[in-house]
Amino acid sequence: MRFYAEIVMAKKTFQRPKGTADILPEQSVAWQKVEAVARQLFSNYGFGEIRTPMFENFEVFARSAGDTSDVVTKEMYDFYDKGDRHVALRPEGTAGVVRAYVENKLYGPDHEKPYKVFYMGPMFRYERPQAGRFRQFHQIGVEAFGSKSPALDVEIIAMAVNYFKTLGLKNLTVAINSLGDQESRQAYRQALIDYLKPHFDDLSQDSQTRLEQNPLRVLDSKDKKDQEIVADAPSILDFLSEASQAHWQRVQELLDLLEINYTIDSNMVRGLDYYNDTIFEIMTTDENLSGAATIAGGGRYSGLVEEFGGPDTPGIGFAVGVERLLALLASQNAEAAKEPQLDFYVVNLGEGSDAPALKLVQDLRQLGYRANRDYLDRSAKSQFKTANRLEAAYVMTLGDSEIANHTVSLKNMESGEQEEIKLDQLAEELARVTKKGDK
RNA sequence: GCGGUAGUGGUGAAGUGGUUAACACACUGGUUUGUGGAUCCAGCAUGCGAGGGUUCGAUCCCCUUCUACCGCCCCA
Repeated sequence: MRFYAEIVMAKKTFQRPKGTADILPEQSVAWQKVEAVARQLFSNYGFGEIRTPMFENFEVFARSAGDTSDVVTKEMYDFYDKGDRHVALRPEGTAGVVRAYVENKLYGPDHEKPYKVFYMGPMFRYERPQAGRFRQFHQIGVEAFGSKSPALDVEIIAMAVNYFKTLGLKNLTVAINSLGDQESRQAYRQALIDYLKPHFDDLSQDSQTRLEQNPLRVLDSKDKKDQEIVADAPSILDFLSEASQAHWQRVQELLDLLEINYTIDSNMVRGLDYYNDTIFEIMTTDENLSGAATIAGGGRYSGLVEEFGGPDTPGIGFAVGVERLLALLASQNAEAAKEPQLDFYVVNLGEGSDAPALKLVQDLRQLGYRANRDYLDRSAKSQFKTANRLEAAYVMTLGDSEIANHTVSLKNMESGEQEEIKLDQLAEELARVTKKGDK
């Protein structure tokens, strides 16, 4: 006994890994809501759920050597497994889905075009936690393959907007931009460098390095000085190739047709390198969430499927950050979903009441009621207090006399009325009583 | 990877280099032996994130470390 006590005192404590969270029952109610709405709505739009592994071969994410995004270069949770395979926890959903699309030959004739899927689950990024930023976080995302139609771009943006509207969110803005195709981007990139070079010394430290590695990034610098310089920079929209220009125009026309409000932000760039043509973000204007304002982002990508060894196939998708969405929902919705209350609480008194109470709650649950009981042998008063706190509609009391008579005392907690009912007619009696009680 | 702020019980928190770490909420028990939401009474941190150090003595001083929060980078 003594030994044990000492072991307990010296007991090691554990903390969850940095940047992770335990989602407790009170919170998971909201998670389930958000997921359920997505499943329902996305399926209305013809998307089926896909579930891919949470880890992939490292190369799935770090395909092209030219990938400059931090997401793959420095934020990846990668390691060698016992078979010396280089694997990585997924930092985002698209790569795995594209891999699955190609590996399962979903581009084949047996499958609908466009091929539309959605996914939800944890993503991992090794980065410093802060507002709306975690090492394990969750995304709900969609991808659609096999159509270049601007109507698909618009439908997907509309679906995202619809999703947030269904959840009751307000103060959202949709920002769109076009990155053009390869050709457009090449031309623009050079023009931007030519413009920025003379201002090199005035640019922030960060932007100076950005200029070398990924000049487009300079466009959304947060530095004031940078922003002034960028204000007069050439716009990508003036460099779109004919095809990209036509696509871009059509997207806007169709958004107007659906009466979706949007703003064009020609300085918007997205974090992953694979995007081209239409890109978009959905942001909140709530001040207190400014650090994590973007709750969904996505766009078109055309080279990806080919990079994974599939046929030349266009794709488009977006992902919403679930933690950010939930934070926003919480800030806009003061009253959180309450835990469901109870139908019956079983107060059990005395030594012989344990087994009958076990049987009784079990029977009640089998009849479809929400039932709970006391397991701690507490006083009648305490048990009633608990019943009250749990908002039980009725309390059933099981003591020596009830057990002897094969009855149970049933008390309506609202009216205070109490009566004895026979255990062998439990179902009938409850049907009678609860019906009366409800109306 | 860089910068800032913080870390006291289930929760919100006060506090000081020195015998018992305020107060409130919550919780538990009691206020006539089996009946709730009010009142009253009592209990509830061998402990002040962790590990070192300074000191006769540290929750309070110093160092290291961990974690959280915020910002940069980057991103959902």
